[in-house]
Amino acid sequence: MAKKKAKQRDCDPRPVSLPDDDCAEELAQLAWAVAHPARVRILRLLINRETCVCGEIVAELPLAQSTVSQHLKILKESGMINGEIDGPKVCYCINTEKLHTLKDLVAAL
Amino acid sequence: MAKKKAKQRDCDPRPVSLPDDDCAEELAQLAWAVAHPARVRILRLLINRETCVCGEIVAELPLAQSTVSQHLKILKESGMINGEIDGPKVCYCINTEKLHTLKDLVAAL
DNA sequence: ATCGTTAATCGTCGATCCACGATTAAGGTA
DNA sequence: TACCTTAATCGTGGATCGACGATTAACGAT
Repeated sequence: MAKKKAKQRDCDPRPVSLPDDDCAEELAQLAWAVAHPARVRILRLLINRETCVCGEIVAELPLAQSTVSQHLKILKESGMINGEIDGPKVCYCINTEKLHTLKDLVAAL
Repeated sequence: MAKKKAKQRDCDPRPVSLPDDDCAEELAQLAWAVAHPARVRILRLLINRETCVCGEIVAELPLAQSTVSQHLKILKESGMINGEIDGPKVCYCINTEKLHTLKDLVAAL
C-alpha cells in the first residue's frame, strides 16, 4: 500500500476558510461592468479622452444608438462613469475613484 | 452670444479614435470570469490555498454541487484555473499566468 | 464484482443580457 | 411656435446565465 501513498496528490492540506468575502460582491459588480467588449472600448475611450459626448461613442462603436445607451447605463449604474447633461448632448466621463477601486481589488487578488 | 460660450462644456475636443481594441475582448472574457461573487470566492480560495479539492469548494459555498461545478467550468474555460484529476476527486489550482494577464490588463486601463 | 464516493453532465426553469427599431423627452435654433 | 438634434426609454426577440435536482461516469475500497 506504499504505492497508494506515493501517488498522493499535493492538495493543500490547510483547512478551508474563506478570506474576507465581503468585497467579493463589490469586485464582481465592478468586473461585470468590464465584462463586455463594448464596455471595455467605451471605458478606454473615456479614459483616453477624459470626457466624451455620447454621440461620439455611438459613432465609434458598431452598435445601434440604443444599444450603446444601454451599455452606458450599465457603466453608470456600476459607478464606473458619470454622465453630465450639456444642452441636448450628454458628456460622459470616467469615475477615477471607481476605476481605482476596480484596479485595487483586482490587484489584491 | 458670449453667454453661450461661457456655458461651454469641457468636452474633450480631441478626435475620437479607439486605441488598440484588440484586447478588449480578452479583458472582457477574463473580467467575465470574475464577474460573479461565487467565482470571486472560488478564485480567492484557490489563490490562498494553492490547490483545493472540488468537494471543499462545494462545502464552502452556499450552492448546490452542480452549481459550483458550473462555475468551475466557467473558470476553467476562461483559463483562470486548472483541474487535475486525483482518483475520484479533482484538484483545482489557479493559473497564475492568466491571473497575471487579468491583473495586467486591468492595471493598464 | 459490487458498493460508495466524487464530480461532471443533463434537463429544466425563471431571470437577465444584448441587440435592435421605434418612440419619447429635453434642449437648442430658426 | 415649430423644427431639428440628441440621447434615454420602451418593447421585442433570441441567447445566455444561474440555480437546482437527477443522472451519469470514474475511481477506490470492500
